[in-house]
Amino acid sequence: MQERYEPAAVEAEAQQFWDQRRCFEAKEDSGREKYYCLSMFPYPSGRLHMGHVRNYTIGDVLARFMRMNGRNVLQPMGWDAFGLPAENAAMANGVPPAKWTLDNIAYMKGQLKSLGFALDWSRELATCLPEYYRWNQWLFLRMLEKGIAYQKTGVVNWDPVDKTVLANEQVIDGRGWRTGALVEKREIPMYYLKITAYAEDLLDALGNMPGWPERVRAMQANWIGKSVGVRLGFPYDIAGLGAGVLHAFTTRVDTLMGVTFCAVAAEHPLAAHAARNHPKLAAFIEECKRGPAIESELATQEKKGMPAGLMVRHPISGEAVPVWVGNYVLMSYGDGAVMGVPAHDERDFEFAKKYHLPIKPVIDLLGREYSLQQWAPWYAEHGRCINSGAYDGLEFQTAVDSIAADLSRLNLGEKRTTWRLRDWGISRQRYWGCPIPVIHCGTCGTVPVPDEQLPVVLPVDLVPDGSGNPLLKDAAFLEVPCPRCGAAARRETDTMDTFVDSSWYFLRFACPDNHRAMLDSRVQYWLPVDQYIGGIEHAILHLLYSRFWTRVMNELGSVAFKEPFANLFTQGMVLNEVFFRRPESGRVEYFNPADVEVTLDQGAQRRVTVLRCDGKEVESGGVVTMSKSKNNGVDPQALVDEFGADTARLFTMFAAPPEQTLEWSDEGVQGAYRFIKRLWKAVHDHVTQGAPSTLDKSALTDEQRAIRRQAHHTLAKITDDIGRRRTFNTAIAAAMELLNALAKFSQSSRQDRAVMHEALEIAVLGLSPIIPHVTHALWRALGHTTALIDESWMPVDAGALQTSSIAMVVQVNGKLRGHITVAVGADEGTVRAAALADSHVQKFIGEAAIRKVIIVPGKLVNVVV
RNA sequence: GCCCUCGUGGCGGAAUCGGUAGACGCAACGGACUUAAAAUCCGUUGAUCGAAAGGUCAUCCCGGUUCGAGUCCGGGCGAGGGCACCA
Repeated sequence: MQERYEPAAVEAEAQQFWDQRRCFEAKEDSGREKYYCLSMFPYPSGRLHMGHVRNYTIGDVLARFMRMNGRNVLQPMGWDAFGLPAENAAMANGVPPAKWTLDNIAYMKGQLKSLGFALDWSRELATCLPEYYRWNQWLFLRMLEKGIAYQKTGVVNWDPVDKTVLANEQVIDGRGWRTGALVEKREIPMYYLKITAYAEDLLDALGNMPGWPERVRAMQANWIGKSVGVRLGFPYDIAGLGAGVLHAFTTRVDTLMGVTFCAVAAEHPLAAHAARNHPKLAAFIEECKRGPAIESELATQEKKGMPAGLMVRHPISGEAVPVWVGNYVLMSYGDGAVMGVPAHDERDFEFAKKYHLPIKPVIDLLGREYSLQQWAPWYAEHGRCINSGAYDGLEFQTAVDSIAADLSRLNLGEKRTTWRLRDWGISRQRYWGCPIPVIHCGTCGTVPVPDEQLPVVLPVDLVPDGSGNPLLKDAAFLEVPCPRCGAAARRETDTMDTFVDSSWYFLRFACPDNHRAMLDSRVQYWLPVDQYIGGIEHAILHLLYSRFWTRVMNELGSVAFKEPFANLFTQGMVLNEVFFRRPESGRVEYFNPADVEVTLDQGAQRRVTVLRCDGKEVESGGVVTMSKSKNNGVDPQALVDEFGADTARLFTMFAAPPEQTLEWSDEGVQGAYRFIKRLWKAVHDHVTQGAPSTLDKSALTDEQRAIRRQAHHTLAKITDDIGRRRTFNTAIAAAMELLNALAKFSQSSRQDRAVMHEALEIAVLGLSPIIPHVTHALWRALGHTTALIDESWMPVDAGALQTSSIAMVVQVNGKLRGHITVAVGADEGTVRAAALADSHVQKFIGEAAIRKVIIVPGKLVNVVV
């Protein structure tokens, strides 16, 4: 065995070994229990980032651990290959998105291989290839047939200069990112998937998903947003519009008698009608439409409104109620109108104060004093009706029931459940995506592409130039005969949201080579995914869409289950310090931490941060998420090149628990590297002394027994930490402790060497899921002729853990006062006597009478005086 | 605004079911080896009082439950994340 640890050679050797034996190619085997371990597939942006390294290392540790515990493990990898960045790169470099994407995939695949992940590359897939996305199209057609996919108009951001639709991220302060033109909103026809039809089931099932983190389930439940309430009507008879009813939804119909106005969204038909002869209102409506579409901005913006000059009638009292147009009313939720009860809704209160609308309290809470001057949180709580005529004195539920019944009798309302969840708009006016398989014919209208004409192949040689979807100028793609009448027709140029691609890729990994069907029976063996691992940022959309998609496929009979991911693990973000300079004029300039020299002033009192190239000082902006915009990313490749994949893996697993944020630290990487070197040296020093003799468990000294106990305790802890707790950082810490103990263990006898040998095997095997390359080499060095990857996880020797005596602590009134050693299994009387006999304990008891003695077996004694 | 998560030494973090607070690592300091440096190895390291034994204080703040609270409950303060065309 070589004395020096050389990661490059060790890792190349191990990777070659696994590759040649095809160790990680998974085969269906009904006789073995499967384990489908999946990390979220990457977008091929060009290079791996530290978030990928973290994500895939977590998955790899679990996959390797489960493999050694006898499971038939599938760990596949693919590429989420459609998307906007490829178009941006194409515009910047004049390269077609297809070439850019495939080049990136080739490079990143090499990076993944160099990190030594136990991936089954025979199942690799990329969503931008027709063999994959044709099944998007196929299933979309099935959804069209079933009415799950349908067409309606939707609002998009329109850049009037580039004449193109912009993504939200391409709109900066209301202007197009390239042209700087004021962005307009446009209504265009789009395809939607009816996810709302599954809202109830998607919500209910969350209650029975113990393998998902509580917070993710809470986020999804919130997103689905079930509200139980009443949809009620305010009748009107308006000149030029005639008689009608303004519908509004409320969860607080018990406050109905407190209504002093109604507010409608800018896009509401009543608003449009009122604006006809009212230029100021029309201008205000335009202003609202230009306003934020994002909920967070909508919720924080100043509430503005304008009277529409129209009146509706209160459904119960018949009183006239003024209609306002409000910028805080969402057309997309409910009916785009709300009843205004300023006394009991904070937003309405703010609105009423601003525009001097009457506030009428109608709920009483234990006689608390209502002040019209200022809002108090209790105003919104449930209470007893007052100032409400026939409903006075009723509690919340009876008031709701009674008012709903009256509204129903008047034909002006009914109980209704509303959802925050909206149907999923999947049309994107972009080139680099999966074509939506429909054809527009002048006579037949919109015609689905027949199955036998699938896939609708996206041309791969176009280069977008920012002036809209290049498919619109591609005659070869565009011009097509109508499948129904044969006349000249036009192919749809919209492509699908990339979330469609990622909503079912985990199913396709079971059968990526099937060119005749989307899925086959192998899905039944591998699915559902046993462990899914990914960033918390996907907690809502991707995971919800995948659950929806799986339900649709379940209905179509393609899969036998409804939930695709049995267990979900959400890893934390990777953070790093950010450095910048703020020039007197111009924008803040960020510097990569790799280019910044950090030194400590005398006595480590002050940190000095200077840019290497010019030696001048830069400011530190604290520790934040690694991102391109802050230029604080660390290139994993540089790390692998300098220290090896094992160090990169060890550092990311050790520096923080996997679910929490991870702070980058150059020194921490050094520490990880140092530990691997120590492990290497420990094995080297041991094996150079020759083969050890066999261990005689019956003839151990106390010291030998202590080492064995610690070794097996470490094994038990690593097994539990990886297998159950998923705290890889503490598993590594335990292994470090063992190595520290072994360094102090002086060896003189043959038996010493046998104990050492066993302990080193435990350390090497226990760490192998985390640092597989170096342990592969060390296992051989320890005399094994078989490969570590094929080894079974080692069982803990219960006998090694046994002790004859045990240390306990003694407290007096909950404060630590002494230590005692008692025999294992000593009865309470003995333990009590030993505790009270301790001289230091006696000092603190003094003359006081003992009121109680609490004994926690094997742990502590608390004497209460 | 709404929802979620988290506040422990100089720093990252540990304490798994309410039971010894600070494991493990980093940094720092002292020492060994070396012509020297790097690497490596050994030791010290929450604060404070004390010569020492040992005491006292200490897990963001205030209050509660308990023999016992970093952990549970209530209130406050602070930080981070998510919020439908980025993936």
